[in-house]
Amino acid sequence: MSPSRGRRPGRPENSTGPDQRSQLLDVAVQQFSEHGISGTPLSRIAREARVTPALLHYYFGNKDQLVDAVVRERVLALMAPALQSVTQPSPGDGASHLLDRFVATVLETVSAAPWLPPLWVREVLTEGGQLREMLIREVAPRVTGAITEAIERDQRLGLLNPDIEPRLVPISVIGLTVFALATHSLWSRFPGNQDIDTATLIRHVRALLSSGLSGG
Amino acid sequence: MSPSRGRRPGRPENSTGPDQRSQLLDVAVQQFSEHGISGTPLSRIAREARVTPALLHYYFGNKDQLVDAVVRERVLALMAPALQSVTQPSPGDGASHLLDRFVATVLETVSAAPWLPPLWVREVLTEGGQLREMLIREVAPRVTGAITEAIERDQRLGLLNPDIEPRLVPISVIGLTVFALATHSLWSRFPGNQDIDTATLIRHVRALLSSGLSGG
DNA sequence: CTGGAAATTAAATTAATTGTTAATTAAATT
DNA sequence: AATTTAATTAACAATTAATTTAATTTCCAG
Repeated sequence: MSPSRGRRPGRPENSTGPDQRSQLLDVAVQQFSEHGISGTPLSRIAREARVTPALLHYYFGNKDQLVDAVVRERVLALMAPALQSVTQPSPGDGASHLLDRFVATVLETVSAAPWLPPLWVREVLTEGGQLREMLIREVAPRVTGAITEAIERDQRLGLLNPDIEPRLVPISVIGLTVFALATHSLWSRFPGNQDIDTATLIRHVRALLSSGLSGG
Repeated sequence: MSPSRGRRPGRPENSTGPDQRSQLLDVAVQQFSEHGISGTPLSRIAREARVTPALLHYYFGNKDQLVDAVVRERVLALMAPALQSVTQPSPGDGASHLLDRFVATVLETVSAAPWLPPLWVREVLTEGGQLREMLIREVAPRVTGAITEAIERDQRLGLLNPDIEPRLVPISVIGLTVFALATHSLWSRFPGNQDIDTATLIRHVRALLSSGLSGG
């Protein structure tokens, strides 16, 4: 429908701000995170960006290509550091250091971009999610491989709890981090929970992972 | 479209099986789990049940009332035991026993009804989920209250890791259990992961919660 | 046996949405 | 002045979904 009140057709006067295309990506990623990809009509993205749906076609061609652009230029770009944190060989340190680094990187990355976890949960982790195949291909193998192997190695050396299933560790870590942040908007509304911040979450997850509830 | 091949209008001959209404609820809950509530048209439920959409209106009135029936007669009914496992006062045992019981009950309940975790993730845990408010009202307060308090108590007694944030424990437990099972269809497809069963998952989660990776 | 109630389908209706395109307008650039 | 770029307006076309109505068949009570 009508974009920013009173805007008439025609090229606008030069603005100095960030370019339109990039702003549209920002709005799109936000909307995809809040309502899911298939739950976000172009018209809503357009409305939020104070623009018309036709402009989205002007910049991206069609919805699929918009999703593509969002994935490449926003999602994958953001996840690169977390990926590196496990794939870069860290000479000499064992599984627990590896995980510590991974957890910290993930939680920091994701705190800075609160739209990422909900998007992940909806579009990667739930059946029929539109980013599933893509991210399984590009992300999962490397991350799970590196973590699982490190755990197995330390377990053989008798350094780790033998009841831990190495192949479940990546899932557990995602559950404790991405999932926790994805549902932040839910549990932070419970009485007395408003003040839980990222630092607390990092400390909590690290403590739980390294020595569990009983503490070490 | 057309229900079971060649079925013509009219009341069918008496069948001895479970009643139609109940079967429709089963199909609905399954579909809601796979595709989400708003992603499931009545026509798909009808097709899967080899019936016409009109019959769903006959039994439930409209889609909202169908959702209501699913929640009351399937979802809440199933979760009752897990609720009891934390709310029933267990004389004398501390937080770790409480959690052990909760984890076991949740994992058992949910293994028997694999449709529950995906439904939860989609409709409770993600923003805009249709079961959010309902289940927040009915479930969350009691569960989180009981767990958080038990942890705080034991922490004051010096029995538990002080870096653990009591208010985050319920989230972490959900992340390690419900979430892990919700994504089962995802990670069980990775090479070498086919054989991870519920027993392994229970052992893993308990080990992680009680003493972390480093083991006790 | 008969007539009404129950269970079911077929078919139409209504209502909205949504991605997409075409035509048009106005500023910027050369 | 001519052309390209950035935007809007307006409408199409597909289709999708929930709901309603009428017809059909079987069951069951009297």
